[in-house]
Amino acid sequence: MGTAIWWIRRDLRLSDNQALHAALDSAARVLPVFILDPALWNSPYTGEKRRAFLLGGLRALDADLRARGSRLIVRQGRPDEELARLRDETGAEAIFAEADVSPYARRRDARVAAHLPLRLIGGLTVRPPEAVRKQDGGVYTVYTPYSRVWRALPLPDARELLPTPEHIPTPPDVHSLALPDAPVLPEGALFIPGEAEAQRRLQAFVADRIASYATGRDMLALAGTSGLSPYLRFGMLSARQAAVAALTARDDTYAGADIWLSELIWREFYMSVLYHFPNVHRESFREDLRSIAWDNNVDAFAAWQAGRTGYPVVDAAMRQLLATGWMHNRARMIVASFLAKHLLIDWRWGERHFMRHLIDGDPAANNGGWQWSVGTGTDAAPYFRIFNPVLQGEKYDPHGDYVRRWVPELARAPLAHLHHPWTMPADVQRVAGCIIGVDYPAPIVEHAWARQRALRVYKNAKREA
DNA sequence: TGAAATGTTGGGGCG
DNA sequence: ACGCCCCAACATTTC
Repeated sequence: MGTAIWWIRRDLRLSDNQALHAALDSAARVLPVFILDPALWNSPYTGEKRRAFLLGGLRALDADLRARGSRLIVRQGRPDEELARLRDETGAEAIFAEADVSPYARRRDARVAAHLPLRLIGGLTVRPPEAVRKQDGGVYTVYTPYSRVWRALPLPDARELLPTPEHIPTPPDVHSLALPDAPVLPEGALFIPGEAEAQRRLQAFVADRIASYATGRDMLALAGTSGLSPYLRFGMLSARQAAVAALTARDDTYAGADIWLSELIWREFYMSVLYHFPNVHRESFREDLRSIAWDNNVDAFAAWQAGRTGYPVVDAAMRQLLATGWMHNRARMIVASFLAKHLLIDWRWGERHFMRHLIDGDPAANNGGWQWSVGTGTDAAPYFRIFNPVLQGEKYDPHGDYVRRWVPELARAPLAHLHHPWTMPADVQRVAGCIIGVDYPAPIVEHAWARQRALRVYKNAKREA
């Protein structure tokens, strides 16, 4: 019984951690290790806000470890090299880590496993990507049958959740880098990193808001969503803990709980899709939509990024993302549809922008959401389903609170015009203190024209295929 | 987890 | 009373 390494990647928690548990079972001493991997840290798919959240999470984890006689060992470099070095320094006999699904993570882990005793353990999802299969062993590419099988498998139970270890014996004198300086969280930061905050939020959600989740989740200005995505992204909360909470709430006949469970299953569906079809990271899942003649206008893209398209609900959402590192899920669908269909810009540009700014940015969920919205993915929205940003705004921000909060230029515009401010007569614009084209942009594309163009271009791509 | 275009129906105004 | 038209309101089809 020697030393084992617990290699932490996106499982920043001590409770219900299968990799940590396996390490403690196998060895007398466990070394919790996080490796700052430049390939991820400096990736064009990474940004400041998620880096800051991760660093905060590592600090919180280090504090939790210190309370249990342990501490976090931080290294920087290529994981295979750093782990080999640690093995040589400490004589560690095994490395335990939670299996991941992204193409990069799997290449990285294969390189490590080629030379080191790496043991990959489940936990990223309730169902491992191999677990939900068709009768003939095939992989599901449609959500509904996938979810049916997911739900029919034995459901997780609170008694299965692994407890937080009381003591984690860790060898002394192992060098650790200091973490980069703690970033100062922005004023009114939405997400406080760490396992304690994740568990507190989960309890608050299932005790209160989950009951109205079925309708509340769609309203842009309400705190109707769970607000847990950043914590699931970094494993400050396990998928199993979330599923158990949903199932428990469902027993109390909360209708919203089952809807939320289905959102957790969407997450696992997209993890499965990325695992089995890693090419979706580079290209559309649907072959017949790989040749769309994108317009890719860089000025239009810049306007979309900055929240200056002239469509209030789109601009509110894009500014919310830049300011907070989070965007309401319905807003994600609206702006994704707008980028691909109204602006005819390659969805991969938008996918990358999201990854650079979303704290919860996850390769599988983000890619799945984008390909669903633009119609190129598994079980995707049909290509002709084009969101009308005016109607979406009127339906899901009926009082205009969301738009007024994030697009202050329109704060005094009357509600009747708020989601289409270009229809304000000149005197109304003056009274509202918002001249269209001066204080707030005129629409960069006209809806009906853009819709017809998208239908034509998508149809052409299908015909050529 | 759309929206627009087109079709159908039925009430009311009107000659 | 009756036919005709208009047009909401709703349903269906199409993109």
